[in-house]
Amino acid sequence: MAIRIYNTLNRKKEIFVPIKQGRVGMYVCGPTVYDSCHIGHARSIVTFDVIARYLKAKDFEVTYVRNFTDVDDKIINRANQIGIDSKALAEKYINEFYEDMDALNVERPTIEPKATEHIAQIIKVIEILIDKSMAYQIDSDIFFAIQSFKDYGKLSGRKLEDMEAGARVDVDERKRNPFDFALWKSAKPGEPAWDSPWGKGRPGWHIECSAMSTEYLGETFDIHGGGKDLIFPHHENEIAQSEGAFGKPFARFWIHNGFVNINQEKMSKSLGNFLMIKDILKSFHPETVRLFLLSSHYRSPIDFTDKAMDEASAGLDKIYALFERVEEKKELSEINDVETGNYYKQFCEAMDDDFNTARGISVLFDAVRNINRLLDETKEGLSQEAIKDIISYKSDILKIGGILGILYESPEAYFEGKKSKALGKKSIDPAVIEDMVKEREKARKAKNWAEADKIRGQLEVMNIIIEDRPEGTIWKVKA
RNA sequence: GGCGGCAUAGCCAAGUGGUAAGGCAGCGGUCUGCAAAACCGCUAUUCAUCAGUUCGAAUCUGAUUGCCGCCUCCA
Repeated sequence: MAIRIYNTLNRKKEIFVPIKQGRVGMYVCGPTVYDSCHIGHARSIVTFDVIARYLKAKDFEVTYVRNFTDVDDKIINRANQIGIDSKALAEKYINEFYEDMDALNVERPTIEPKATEHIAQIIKVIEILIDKSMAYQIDSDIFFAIQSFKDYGKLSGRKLEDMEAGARVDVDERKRNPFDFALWKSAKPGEPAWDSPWGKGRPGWHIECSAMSTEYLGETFDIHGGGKDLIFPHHENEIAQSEGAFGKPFARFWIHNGFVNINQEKMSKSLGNFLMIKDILKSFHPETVRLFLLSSHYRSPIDFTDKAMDEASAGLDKIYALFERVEEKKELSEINDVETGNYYKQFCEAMDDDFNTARGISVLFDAVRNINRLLDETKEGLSQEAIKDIISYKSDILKIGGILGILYESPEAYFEGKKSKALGKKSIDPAVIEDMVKEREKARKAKNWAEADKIRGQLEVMNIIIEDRPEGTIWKVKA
């Protein structure tokens, strides 16, 4: 089955054929490390994490490059504000980034280059552009001349004339065209700087991605990704630099993920509604975050709300509850190797269609319902056929989970983790609950239903839900 | 002003020419001491509106309305 990907470059879905058979080179714009990561970063990173996992599952040898922008105006400003070295600031946030990503079960890319460690490559690309008269020097700054690149605007669908009409006035007067952008910025006192043919300075924002993608993936590579907001100017400028310098097509497929809104509002500094990953993880299980992010197609905007998160959480509970149920059946414990089942196949069909995780997740729930049905239907003992089916379905669910990066815990660990998080927030002692459950059990044995229901009512007020199962009573915390 | 996107049940969300997935919520049922969980059934004759193309459209075209994004650092 061929994979079809929506290519921003041509604004349509195209059949994905890599340059080298069986291999994929993918470059994704990583964070500028001047602050904690927010849920928007999480969406982008989880999206491409799943894409990389899926491509690997389809037996592609994936070289996944995701950079760190570790030198930049924002980093310098922030470092100056709090009075520390900009390198130290970048390191602090790189570490924090890894903490967030590990929590979210994001796999490490193949290569994670930093801008500051590729100054030589950056300078080389700038020199080529100057040689080709596509870049020019003013004082000690180097600018890219967009008019020298005839395809400028092809990714974002803009025409130079149109843009000039709407351009802002606060442009650098020295530039030939208001949309020319800096390749190299001369150092001001106190700023991090590197030696260059044009004096001490540092790279502009866009050039690092051109230099580093070429370094690790070549002058032309398969996939370039990032958030929608990067289409213009960042990715447009990357194309101009790379195709200008090397005279070859740059990335062949451009993939852009949509935004995350918070209660229908765009995250913005002025609204102060940036939701940081580390804060969200205080309230929600990491898998809930992933399931929420993947419940919509990656290109659609999504709205982060408590309700949406609760629904994702309920869905996850449903799947883990099924695992728990399956584990309780001894005859299902010998998991032998099973063939790839129909659900996994359906999931792949969804993913082949522009990584449609929303549709893929519906397959997950279909499989869950079918196993539950089989378990419900055969109370007195499972037939060999049912056992075979259940094991196969469950194996499919786990395989799908492996691509979505969820369902990697044991049900016990999952529910225990949820319990302690929820109880911790409400500062309830689990021992108290255990005692109440035991009391209720006593009452039930004595057929003292009034007392049993009274205790259940008290627990419910505490957001504790009771389930009387054949094997005994268990309790859960309401989402 | 320029460019682009979206509008599907109470809510979330797939579906891009062949007669409306899935989840949450709701209702009825099975199970249960009663519940919960799970399962079964029901819940959009209809896909913002209006025209058009077609044997056939949520899916294509045009217009209208509404929402959103980008054009400036931004995932």
